[in-house]
Amino acid sequence: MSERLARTLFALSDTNRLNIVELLKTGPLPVGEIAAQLGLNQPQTSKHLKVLLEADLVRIEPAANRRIYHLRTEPFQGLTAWSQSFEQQMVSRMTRLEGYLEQIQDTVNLKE
Amino acid sequence: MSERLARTLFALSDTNRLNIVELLKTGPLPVGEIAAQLGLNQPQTSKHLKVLLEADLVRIEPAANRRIYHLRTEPFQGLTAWSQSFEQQMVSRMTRLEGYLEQIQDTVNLKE
DNA sequence: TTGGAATATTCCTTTAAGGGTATATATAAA
DNA sequence: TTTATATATACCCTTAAAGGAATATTCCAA
Repeated sequence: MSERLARTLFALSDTNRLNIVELLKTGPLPVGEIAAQLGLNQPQTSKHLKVLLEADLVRIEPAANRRIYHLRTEPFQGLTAWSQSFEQQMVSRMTRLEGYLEQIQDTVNLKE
Repeated sequence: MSERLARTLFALSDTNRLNIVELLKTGPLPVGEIAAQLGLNQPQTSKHLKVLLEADLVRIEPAANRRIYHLRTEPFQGLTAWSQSFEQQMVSRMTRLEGYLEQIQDTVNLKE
């Protein structure tokens, strides 16, 4: 059910991967560049990228010797939609509560 | 830097906690209710709620014997903003790329 | 003040994540 | 075909997360 979303969120829940994602936001980069700019060593960088890849957060564009990692937009759209659904849902609950309170208030006024 | 966000994302990256959050979206609930509705046993429910609490995703409203857990809205607003910043940033990169391609195209046309 | 219900915490065990180092793989260039 | 560069994978180690069961804590009611 929420399996897929959990995977996406997990992929983003590590500081290093979060930094990678922020870096890729500025544009696609090969592994070596990512490692260099973030001060990570290459194997961990590859491993983190694999996690991001399996969560569909990035895609690979092979270029000769290197593999250019691109950020994908879809997961973020999905994340935005999900996150927004909370704000909306909760606001609407709030609205209903307000309506209820007004009702109470009217009742009180009648009794006065 | 991204420490706080990572914590938020981590708290949400577990299926059970995700289910708890989805459940609380429909309204505040005490621990026992959450456990019952999701088929979790009480100790794990409390533990998961603690993780959510430490990530500021929920707040507690004590009521007699029980502790009612409420979803907080702020973290979701922050998450939405963060997630949206990716879509925007990436769209604008796309736009710049399109501009560049048009430029190239013009040059090609001139040469023909 | 004792008992009971709701919740939190502790202890234990198993599993998975993350880092480091070394090695395998692939691609381009000599 | 060898060599070099870029990247992925394997192996090892340490730590932390998650579940289960038992216990402690808190608060209300009798």
